Amino acid sequence: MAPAPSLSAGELAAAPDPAGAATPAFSPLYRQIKALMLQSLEAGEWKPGEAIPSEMDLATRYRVSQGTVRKAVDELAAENLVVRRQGKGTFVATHAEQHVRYRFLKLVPDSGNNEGPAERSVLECKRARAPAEVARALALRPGDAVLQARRVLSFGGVPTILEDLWLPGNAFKGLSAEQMTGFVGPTYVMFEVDFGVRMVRAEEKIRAVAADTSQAALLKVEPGSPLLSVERVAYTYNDVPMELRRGLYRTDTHHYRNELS
Amino acid sequence: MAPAPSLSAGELAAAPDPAGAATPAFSPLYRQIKALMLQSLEAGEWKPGEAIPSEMDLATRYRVSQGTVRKAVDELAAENLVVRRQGKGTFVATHAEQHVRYRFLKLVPDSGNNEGPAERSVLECKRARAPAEVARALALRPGDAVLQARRVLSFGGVPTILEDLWLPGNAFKGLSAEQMTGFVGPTYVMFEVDFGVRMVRAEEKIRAVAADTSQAALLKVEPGSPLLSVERVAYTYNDVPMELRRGLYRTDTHHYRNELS
DNA sequence: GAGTGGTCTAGACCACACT
DNA sequence: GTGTGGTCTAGACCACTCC
Repeated sequence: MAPAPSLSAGELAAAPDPAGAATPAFSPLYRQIKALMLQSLEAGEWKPGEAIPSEMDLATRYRVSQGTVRKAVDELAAENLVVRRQGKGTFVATHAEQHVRYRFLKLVPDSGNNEGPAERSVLECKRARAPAEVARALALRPGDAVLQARRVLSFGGVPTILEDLWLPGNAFKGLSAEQMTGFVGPTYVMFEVDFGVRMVRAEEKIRAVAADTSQAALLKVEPGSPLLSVERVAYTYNDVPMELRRGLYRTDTHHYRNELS
Repeated sequence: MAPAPSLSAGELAAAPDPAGAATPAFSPLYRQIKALMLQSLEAGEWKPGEAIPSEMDLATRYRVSQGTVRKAVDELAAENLVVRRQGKGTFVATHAEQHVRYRFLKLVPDSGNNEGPAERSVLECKRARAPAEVARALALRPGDAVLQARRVLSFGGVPTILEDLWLPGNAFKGLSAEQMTGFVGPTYVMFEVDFGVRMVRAEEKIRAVAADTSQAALLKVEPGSPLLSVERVAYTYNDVPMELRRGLYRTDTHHYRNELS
């Protein structure tokens, strides 16, 4: 499958030409290696938190030089799929690491300092049929089974985030309100531990909206108060959408922090 | 200045130890090269849009191998400071490129498609003294000279963004309302062309706020309507803040789009 | 064809963590 | 000490752009 060690770049297997692709799309060796490694990640051969084989081992396995493996791993690391630790090895990234917990939550207190984990209050967690809009976001068909949950996150006793979650019913069979309440740690860690679903990236659409009466009651603000609406679609490997989450954030003591470059 | 070609990594010049640095901070050769290149960028030896010397030339200049230069350039490219173009060379990044114009503007129409440039209406552009808050953001002293501007951006005739800008008076001497109105292209291109100031990154703090009466009038919405408040500090090379911009975005037909990874 | 960035290899040595 | 990732080199060849 992998080319023999002494092959020159020009003799690489031609990349399979997807139907309708505009250009032949030459694919260098290290990208093919990367794709193979992605398969191993996706298939669960290497699990979150575990070490993957050393660069030398991978070089032997794929019959390429260590430098080529290195480039493949570099890209995986740049995409936060693996984490390198000098002297120790390369590990499958997980949301459980202390340093990057709540990686997808960009809401920070105005005081700037990080704060402890939020207090959670799960209001609802039930099976349902996907409305059209939810189905579209999750690449399901309207009416397919989904899990729907609603919860409030508070910081220092102040309700700050009201969230609605939709999850594909297939992958999250059996998720319960008790599980959401009782699990110690971020939701995305629970997804990894209990369901083997690892979120690797997300897209958010942000708007300013006015709180309706029920939202206002839950967040203890005046009806009509401005809230930040954050609609997030989170993806697992291979750009498969696995969660739709709509958050309403109070931004009187917190703000959404973003870095542009 | 640069080490002789055959030096091994262990003989690198020790990184100058900044006062109070916690750790010795070993600095690999390619980072030293990168720092030298940053100096050339900052000093204007290589100007936005221009090609920098080829990798071979840089390798000769710094007395290192091409591979080491490559790693330095890789990092500069990852930070969007330069752009590589195979077969042509490596170029100093600029906000003028077609592809990345409005790189810092994350507001997109709900329809998803990109739209043409906004119509600008400059309401004000005057010299002023920096209020405490502005001074802090721009690393000035309260009372220092700043330029303050206010403008409205409209898309398809609909006023969508109300922006207040504060710029350090020193670097932007002579900026006029006519200049802001007449310049064809994004503001950040004008900053490069007319003032030699290139913004390389920015930080934003986002909140939901209610429009006051004057803001509502300018954006043609009801007073009290929810608006997205986007407070941006833009930095030039070496993390020097050069612009404070507070935008109010209508999000009834547009949304702020963010990618997390 | 000449010049530029991009890929790949092979080997040496360094920094770091564990034991 | 051993094993891991990290750096550096030198040389070969490929892909792309322009003349």
